Amino acid sequence: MVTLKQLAKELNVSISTVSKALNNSEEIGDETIKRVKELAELYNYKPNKVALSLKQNKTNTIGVIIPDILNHFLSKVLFGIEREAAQHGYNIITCISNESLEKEKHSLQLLANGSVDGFILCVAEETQVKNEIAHFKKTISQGLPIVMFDRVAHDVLCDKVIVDDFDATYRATKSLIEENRKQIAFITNIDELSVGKLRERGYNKAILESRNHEPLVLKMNKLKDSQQKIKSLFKKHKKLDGVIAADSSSGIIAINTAVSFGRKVPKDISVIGFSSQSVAIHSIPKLTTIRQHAKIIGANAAQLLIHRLQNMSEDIDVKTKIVKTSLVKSKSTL
Amino acid sequence: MVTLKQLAKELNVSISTVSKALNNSEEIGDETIKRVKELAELYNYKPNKVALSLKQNKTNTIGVIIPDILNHFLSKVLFGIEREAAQHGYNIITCISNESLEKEKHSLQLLANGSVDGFILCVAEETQVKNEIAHFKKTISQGLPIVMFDRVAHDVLCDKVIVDDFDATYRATKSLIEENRKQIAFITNIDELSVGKLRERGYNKAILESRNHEPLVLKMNKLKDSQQKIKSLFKKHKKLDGVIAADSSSGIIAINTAVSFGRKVPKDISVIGFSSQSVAIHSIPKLTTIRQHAKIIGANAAQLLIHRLQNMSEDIDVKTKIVKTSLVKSKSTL
DNA sequence: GTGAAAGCGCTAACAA
DNA sequence: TTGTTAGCGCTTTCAC
Repeated sequence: MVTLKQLAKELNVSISTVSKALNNSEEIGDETIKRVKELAELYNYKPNKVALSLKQNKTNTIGVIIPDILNHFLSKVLFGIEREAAQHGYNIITCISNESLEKEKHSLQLLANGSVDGFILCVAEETQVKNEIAHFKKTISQGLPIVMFDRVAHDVLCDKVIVDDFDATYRATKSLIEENRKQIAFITNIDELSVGKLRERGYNKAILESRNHEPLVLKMNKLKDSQQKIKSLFKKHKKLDGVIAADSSSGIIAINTAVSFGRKVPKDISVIGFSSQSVAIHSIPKLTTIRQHAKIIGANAAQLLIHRLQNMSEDIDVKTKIVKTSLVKSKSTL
Repeated sequence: MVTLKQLAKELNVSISTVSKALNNSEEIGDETIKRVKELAELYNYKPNKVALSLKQNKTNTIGVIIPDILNHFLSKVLFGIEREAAQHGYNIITCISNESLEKEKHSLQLLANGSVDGFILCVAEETQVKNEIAHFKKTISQGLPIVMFDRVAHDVLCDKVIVDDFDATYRATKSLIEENRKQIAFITNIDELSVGKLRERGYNKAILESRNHEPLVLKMNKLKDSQQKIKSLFKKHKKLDGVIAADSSSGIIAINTAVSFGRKVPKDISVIGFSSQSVAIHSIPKLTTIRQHAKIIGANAAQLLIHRLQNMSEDIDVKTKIVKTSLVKSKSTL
């Protein structure tokens, strides 16, 4: 890489002259500016990012820590973050916590050494279960702002972007009740997560209000045996005519299971799930979905963080932004 | 963040003494080392990464440029890269090219200013179509090594990690022929990509060798109307009894379509696709898949790059690593 | 055993 | 208009 030094030497001027010329300083003569810029162009000079970071004490880099990059929702949020960040001239360093508290702590520590200006993160499952928040507080007290999204630690004072999980399932369940469905199940493989719990409660509320039946909840442990568990559910509850799925796969599997049992969707049974379009087409008929607008969540998180970074002097109040879900009707509901 | 300077001041020693003490230099007395380390511990001192990078002229950071993070295969590779990199003390900066040549160039340029030590990337679709390689060569000539994976530019001299795409579909098609399937279609929504073409050729070869029928290829434009196109295919070719899918969604959709037409899978028709387990369960019966071992691809790419970075003085020959696919039989084939 | 000083690449206050 | 200098945080050579 070419440096100012080399340019200066070749042009027989001082380093600072070159620096100023490239930054269009008023101080430097037009002729000099021209000469400098031409040579810089020729050598494809780019200011060294590391030196700039050291000098200006900021990296224009955001640390992103997510629990699982294979989760479609999370990678979509990441997409939103990346795009928004890039538009503002920020890079993102990504770490994957693998739902582990240890890894989350470690990543946070590792990047809090000047590598990034702040963090955007989604709390790991283990962290939520153990309700650990010390590492977040420590990072913030070191002057590195954090923005949490989706799964958040409520007791940490920082910007947050969340989804209206409770309302989402409440409304979705209601809509099935209005379709005159009489036995609606809630199936989930994320019951350990804060958002999973919220979704379950929204469902519960709607069911209890309907007075049709007791809540019927199926909890599965991750993907492995979802197909089997869902099959059993259908066998056991022959009159099941509605399903609300809390995650992105279960709804698809529920439809396919129903179809394979010869039941008509949506004539005999309606299904609603939390998926995005690209997954929703994996069932026939296509799944009616609760869209979380993952990209928007990511973009919002990035905006919040960048805004805070660019106004570090002022003492801005922490904000919590709620990105509302929307129920996108497709062919798995009436 | 605490700096050496502050520690030095508090301890009434020089900066260099502190630095040496923390690095367990022989020069420094045991007593001093102890004092220094205790204070460093107390203040949670961490060497500033940016300053280190500037000094040592390396960042321990890898730039990763992928075309699409919502693609499950690519995000899985990213996962593999991240894990391997983290194990070797490297961070990754992720950029998403969105299949655009411009964005790819831009990201490459942007990070080639000292932000990263090298790149791991998967060539964008537009880049492949236009067959542009100048930006890759330029980057490499600037001293930043590149490792390409999956979709590679053959004319660029660099390390590569690829999949045995041709063989994979050749063998998969063969296996259907051995099941005595008489009319096997190839469906793809990635026919513009180098890997898509290779997969098609593998299928073609097997079909032509069988002398059963002419190759029957369905090309779709991305996800939007896959369901529709596949439906039409089934309607038009009533005797279709085998499907090879080149991407991760089409196989799932093919099964669901067949089932919805009342055809038995795998009794009447066999389907094989390029998916991973988490997607394969989206169909009933579960899809028989060609596994690409995405995580291993990522890990290999990271290894190749890190090895090169740590031996920059030596002139290592470029390597191309082939990660073999495996055919994982499930319930959609006999 | 400890410290002073140079230098990584850059910017900016100050001097000329 | 241009150059000198200091300094961002760190390591390391060379003096003491």
